[in-house]
Amino acid sequence: MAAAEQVPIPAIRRLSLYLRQLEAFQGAGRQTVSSRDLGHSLGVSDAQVRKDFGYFGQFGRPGVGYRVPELTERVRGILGTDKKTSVVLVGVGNLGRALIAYRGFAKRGFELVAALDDDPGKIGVRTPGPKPLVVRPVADIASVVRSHAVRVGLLAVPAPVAQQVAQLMVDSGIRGILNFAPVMLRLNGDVSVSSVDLAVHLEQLAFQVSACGA
Amino acid sequence: MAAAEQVPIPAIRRLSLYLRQLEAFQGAGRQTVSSRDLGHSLGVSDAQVRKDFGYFGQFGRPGVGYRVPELTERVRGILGTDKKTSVVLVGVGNLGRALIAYRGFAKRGFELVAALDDDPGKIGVRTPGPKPLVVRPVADIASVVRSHAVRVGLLAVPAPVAQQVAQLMVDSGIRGILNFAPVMLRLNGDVSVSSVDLAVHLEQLAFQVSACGA
DNA sequence: CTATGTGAACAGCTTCACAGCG
DNA sequence: CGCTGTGAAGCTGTTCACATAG
Repeated sequence: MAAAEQVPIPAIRRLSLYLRQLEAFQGAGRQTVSSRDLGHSLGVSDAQVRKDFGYFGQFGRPGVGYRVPELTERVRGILGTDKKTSVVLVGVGNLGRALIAYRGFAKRGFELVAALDDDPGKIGVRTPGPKPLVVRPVADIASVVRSHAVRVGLLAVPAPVAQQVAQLMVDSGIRGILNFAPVMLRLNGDVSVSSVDLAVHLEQLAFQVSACGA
Repeated sequence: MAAAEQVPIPAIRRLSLYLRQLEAFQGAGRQTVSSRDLGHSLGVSDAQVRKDFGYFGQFGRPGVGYRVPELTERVRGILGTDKKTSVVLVGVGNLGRALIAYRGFAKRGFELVAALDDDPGKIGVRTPGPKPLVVRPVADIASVVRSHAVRVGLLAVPAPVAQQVAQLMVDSGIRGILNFAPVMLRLNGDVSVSSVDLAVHLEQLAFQVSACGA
């Protein structure tokens, strides 16, 4: 059974990668795949692949491998990609607009249902993108979250206001935040936060490059 | 000494966070800080903070803490943030334009010296941003890298061409790639790759949220 | 008495290696 | 044979605890 198993966080991230690759295989009409092939195409060891699936049950057949359509469906079920997930965006600056226009979200079952900002010059503006949205004031967040049963939000506001806006999101019922502001969020309540800080990534790369060459 | 010490990769990421916080403290006129205070403001344990600095030498004074200005300078030196680092961008789509306009890079010592794309409709277009750039054809990359001594590049092209463009970057002399395309890059040569896949981040959040609530 | 620096204990994730099934 | 599933071993990074310095 899979119920209260202890799943390493990195395994969940890899599950997304497996799914992406499985969809590619399925699109190419492939029927089965071995842990070795799947792992090799993603730079992961075969043992790692089997372990990762092992956290959620038994999907493969010894001597054969994994059936691609079945495994794809099972992984979708685990990640919840089989259902549409509604998300909101707070902060319609440069990054926010790029997020609105990004097609990758819709491909993975995420639907952006609202774009919020408090800049008077932005409110009411119709944004381009897969699904046109009109920018609404941040104060509308509670009603948006309630009416669309939103659980996850994208936070792309300037650093100085990120903490305060994030708490508002949580208070409105959001349970997971993908944070692009370069600050550590301290939030009351049961929330998951995942931060993407572009400058930190760049600094790490720059360090590795110079450490390697030095 | 700090020479051939084995530094955990997560420690380098945290170093960026420490630096950000130290700059905030310095801006507030604070003279010293303890590992406990610095860590607490970032959600890191005090022991972790001391270990991390320990990989690079001894910076603090027992009974007092760390002197903020000195530590800031030392960390800048370690990360190379004290020198300007030139970077190039390949791929001027929605995300690429957001990256051009992003002010966070310049604040951390990174300078975008060129934006490259192969779409004829984009070449020659002047982009807005901190420093206006004219989009150039990707074929120019080798000369750009040579003339500006570029080591690090941002890759924001569509997934199907990412692999090929990445190898071109490496062949042109780039040593570190921040990859936004949702594919695993397999590159010949001594390169560091850091991938940011927004859909993967969202899927992980969605999983955590539903696993928690279920 | 406060706070650093660090070896030692610990935990979590990955790799290994092999039993067992097809 | 080939390949999965999985306990055991190994490794890497984090936490603990204390000697040491101010």
